[in-house]
Amino acid sequence: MTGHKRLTQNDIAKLAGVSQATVSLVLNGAPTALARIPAETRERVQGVIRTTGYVADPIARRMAKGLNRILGVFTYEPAFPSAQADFFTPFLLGIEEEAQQQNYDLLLLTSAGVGNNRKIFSENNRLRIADGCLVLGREFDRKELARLVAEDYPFVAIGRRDDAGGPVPYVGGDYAAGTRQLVEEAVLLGHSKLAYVGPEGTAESIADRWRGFCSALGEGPKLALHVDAVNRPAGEIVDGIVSSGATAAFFIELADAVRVEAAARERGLVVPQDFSMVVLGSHIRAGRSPVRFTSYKIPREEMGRQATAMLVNRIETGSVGSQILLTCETVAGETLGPCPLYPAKKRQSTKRIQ
Amino acid sequence: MTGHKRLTQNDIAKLAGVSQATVSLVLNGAPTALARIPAETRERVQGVIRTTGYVADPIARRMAKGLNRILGVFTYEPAFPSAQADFFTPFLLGIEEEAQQQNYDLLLLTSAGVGNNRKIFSENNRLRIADGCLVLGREFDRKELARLVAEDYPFVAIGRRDDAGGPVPYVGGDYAAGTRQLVEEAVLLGHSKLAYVGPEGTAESIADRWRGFCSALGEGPKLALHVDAVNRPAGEIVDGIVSSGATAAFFIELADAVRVEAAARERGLVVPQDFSMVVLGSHIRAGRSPVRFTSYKIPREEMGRQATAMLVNRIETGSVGSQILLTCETVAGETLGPCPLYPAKKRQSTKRIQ
DNA sequence: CTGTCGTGCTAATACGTATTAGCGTTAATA
DNA sequence: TATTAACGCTAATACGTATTAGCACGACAG
Repeated sequence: MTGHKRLTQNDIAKLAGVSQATVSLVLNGAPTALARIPAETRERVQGVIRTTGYVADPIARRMAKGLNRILGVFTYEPAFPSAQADFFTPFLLGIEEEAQQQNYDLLLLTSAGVGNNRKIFSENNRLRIADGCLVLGREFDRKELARLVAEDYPFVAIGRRDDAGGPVPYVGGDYAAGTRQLVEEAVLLGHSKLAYVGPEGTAESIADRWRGFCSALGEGPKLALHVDAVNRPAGEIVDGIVSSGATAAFFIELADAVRVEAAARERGLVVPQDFSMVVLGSHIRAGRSPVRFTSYKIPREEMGRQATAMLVNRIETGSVGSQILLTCETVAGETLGPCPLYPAKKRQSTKRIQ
Repeated sequence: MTGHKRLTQNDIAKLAGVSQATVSLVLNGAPTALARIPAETRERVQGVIRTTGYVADPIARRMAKGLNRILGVFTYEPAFPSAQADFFTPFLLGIEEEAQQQNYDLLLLTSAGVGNNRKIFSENNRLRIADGCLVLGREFDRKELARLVAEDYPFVAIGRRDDAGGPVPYVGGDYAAGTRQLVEEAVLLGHSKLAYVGPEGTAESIADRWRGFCSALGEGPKLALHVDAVNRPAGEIVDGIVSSGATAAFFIELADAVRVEAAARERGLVVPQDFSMVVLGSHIRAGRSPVRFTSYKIPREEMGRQATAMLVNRIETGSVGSQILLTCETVAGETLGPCPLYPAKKRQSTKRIQ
């Protein structure tokens, strides 16, 4: 019982001495229809609207038109808790920017689900309140995705997604190419025995990095070590790298890289003089670590912007959406250096001098 | 032309061999009404619902019921651009958390306005799509606020607000008390000549700090210097503090404090040995500065949470809302020390030794 | 004078759900 | 057997807007 009585077109109509239909036409009639309403009447109606401050109820509007200029944003994890915030915020920045430009509002689908177990298709599916939906999160529920595809619901995923009973429209980062690029740079610097530190996850983002890594391996360099850093003490990983003979280590998680670098330093090892480190992706919190890791930049804002644009396009033109991968540019950093064994002599001497 | 044909209660009804009304009743009929539908029928209907995956259209629902479990979030500035992100994110975290708990979704009103000139009451006022609205931003449009109050629209402001043709429901931080507390601590440490560095703005948040500052002045300590730091070179401010004889400077903006501290160090001055510095409020980016300033903590998340709870309460019970100020606890920091003149001798010697 | 066309508007309906009043049938009661 | 009560459901309507079809009226042509 909110108590505030809404003004309706009927009220306006009575005040202006016309019918509800006329009010509606004055507000958003097609030019052809508007032409049939004389300026005098139009002005009278608009005068009443102005003085009363009437605005159409978007809900009723949506009922009638089917669209309401609202974009849903579904995240599989809460968007703002600080742990996630740094992950989601850049996306949201891009999304908000583009949405504002296109004059859409954003509906954050937060209540859909219980605790960590969020569902798009929950009991009270609010998805339909929006004209379409952006879906983001590290890992998607394949079934839900498949259902969205099957229903032909207008949505766009942020981040590459495998087909789910049909192609999934997305805007993602080209992690495979980014990763490959970094591996190639390492190879150019003489590295031939590499380490890969990261989980085996089924998520596309993880798989893409691994794929990019492998594709760069080709005939030349070899994978000397492959560890899943989860629950592995950093020291152990350092030992693994050293004993495997790997001279460059690639990390999925910045956090692991930070731990490993610290452990290496504790053992008197210097990066990149003793071995190189590369982080596969940009991480906001990077600023917190004193070390500027070599990595690539994930264009999160741009992903948000383009995904939003694609979604709006889907909604307004009925297009089916497409698959877009944005390139992730290399961030030089200071943890990727020449292979300490290959053109080694000079290096080692300078190292001693320093 | 999105093309995907929605399932409606009518479809379900036909499939289950009942009427649309029955479907609706099965879904959300009052217990008394439900009692009149035999279990067999109910199960048949729910079976169809399950196999088809039908979910009610929230828009139509809202049409019929008047409420849609959506909370609007209106920000006077875009919420995510990095400059603002650190300001808004904590609020949004609290809001999202509470909204999720109460099973409401959030509608970010981003499109309401052009560029920086956002308006709640724009041409296509989307506000009404939500059951109620949270309003946040550093500075509010008084007229719009007054209109919200006058219309009895269910909203809650985040941050204290002056009356606007009636009391404004809000959850704010008690900046006045927080500021007063810090001034008193400074006085206990012997400071008697204070500097106040910050704008004179009309915004409540600014005014409250100034009020708290003044209230602590009372008979004892005196305001030796009052500068608006905007467009003032930091060095000039340092000079002002020194020449005014002030021994403790209070800053509205962290950014100013950072600049001033740097300028002071350049001149060979040490904080807090030579003069103390206090920042009136917590600032996320504080982590970026190497100096841990003495200040107080603004409980932004809690403000978001409580404001959301109050709003939900307003919506669901029709209550009128209230005014809540949350205490801002002091953050010790390392920039507030004893007055260098009062118990001075010892201090100065230690300073020379270092 | 009849027919056609243009003008200025309105009636009617659709959108999908919630909800109330009430209908037809059967079972229980007097 | 007649009356009532309970049961199991449905018809009808409201919500506020957009939109189409078309009415009534006057002007103008033939």
